[in-house]
Amino acid sequence: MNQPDDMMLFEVDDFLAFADQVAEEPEPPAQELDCGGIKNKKQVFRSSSSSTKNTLAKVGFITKSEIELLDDGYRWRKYGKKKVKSSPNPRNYYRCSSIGCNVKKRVERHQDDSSFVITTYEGVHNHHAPQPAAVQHQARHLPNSDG
DNA sequence: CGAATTTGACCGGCGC
DNA sequence: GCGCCGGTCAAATTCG
Repeated sequence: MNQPDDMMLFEVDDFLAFADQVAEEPEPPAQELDCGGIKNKKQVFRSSSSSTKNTLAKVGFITKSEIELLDDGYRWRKYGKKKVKSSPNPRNYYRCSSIGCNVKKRVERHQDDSSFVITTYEGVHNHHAPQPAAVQHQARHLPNSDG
């Protein structure tokens, strides 16, 4: 345990609160977010901050899902895939498709429990969610109101 | 046709 | 200076 001061620790519990916000869908991830077992592992992530010159906010989250592309309300475009040593699984790189928004998202599979997905957000959206997950879900069901 | 996706190649920072 | 690892772009392909 020797994390530098310029590093913040985010507990999975924090994610629960975060998920609660995006849990606008009829099927809240809370059901799949069986963090109960994760917490036992004391899974925590670090976020680079403090550094005034670095305004980039990095936040790591762990999610229990079979899919990596979790619709958190933003449009993401995959721009790269790389296999890292840290994990035998490949890592995916996503970027906010929005204009003027250079937020990046990293997605990686767990090495031991492939049932879990590690999502790391880098930066902060300078615009509101263009397409709320909840709306998208409905838009798929509801026909064109235009007629 | 076009945007998003797919996948390889290229480049930069660190260690030796 | 080179090799390794990680991060990003870019061409071809795919899907709507």
